[in-house]
Amino acid sequence: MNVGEENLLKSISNDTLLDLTQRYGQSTFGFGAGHGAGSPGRYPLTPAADFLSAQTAKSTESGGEHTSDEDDGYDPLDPRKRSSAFDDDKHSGSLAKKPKEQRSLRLSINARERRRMHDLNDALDGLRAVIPYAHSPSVRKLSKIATLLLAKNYILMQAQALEEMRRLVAYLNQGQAITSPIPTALAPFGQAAVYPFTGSALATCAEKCTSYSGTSSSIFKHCSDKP
DNA sequence: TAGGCCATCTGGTCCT
DNA sequence: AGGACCAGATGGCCTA
Repeated sequence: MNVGEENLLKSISNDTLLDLTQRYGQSTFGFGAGHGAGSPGRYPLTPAADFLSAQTAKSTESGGEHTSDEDDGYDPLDPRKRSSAFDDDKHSGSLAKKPKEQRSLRLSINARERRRMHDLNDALDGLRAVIPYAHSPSVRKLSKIATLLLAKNYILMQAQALEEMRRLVAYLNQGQAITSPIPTALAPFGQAAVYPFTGSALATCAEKCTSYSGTSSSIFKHCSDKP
């Protein structure tokens, strides 16, 4: 594990995530529907006809080389994708020297790989949509690594809550004292603790993020809504 | 401007 | 043989 990952893991420890989940509550679930297309970053909806024509010209001038991007739903409007997928200068040097057959094989492999990565990103978007974090236009999308680590900790936290629930049920059924103090056992199930932001979809990112001032989490550096 | 994050290309490996 | 998966390299965009 590298240093960065270690820091990230530290920054979103189980306790932090437990806290985070309690504070954000379930009302943030499903709120992620708006992110993705509308989120700042990867998939701008702005038409870029000028750019397209420019790129078409460019790809023609770089030896008429063209990736099979259109074939697989590749989105040339994405600044990042277009910049390298259309700009074959980076790699076409070696590719151009290869036989035509070999070149087309390479291009189809590239297209497949691109599609695979897009699928992976779609899955990550799906994951972002169901883990509790601030989904709002002012909040930058979680990075890939943050999404995975947050999801992992969220799963652990859910398992912990389930275990406490089981203990609570056993306690209620048997009328026996449970091992952990009741307030602790009950805390995860108290409405106030779980939903501190009534209608948390309306809570500002800053409101949520400042609730975690105890952590030096890089996870929350996405908040551009700081007070 | 440096660093973080990302998309893409590429060659290698493994699997069907 | 062809496809899936992976990791390294490269370069663009964005933010502190």
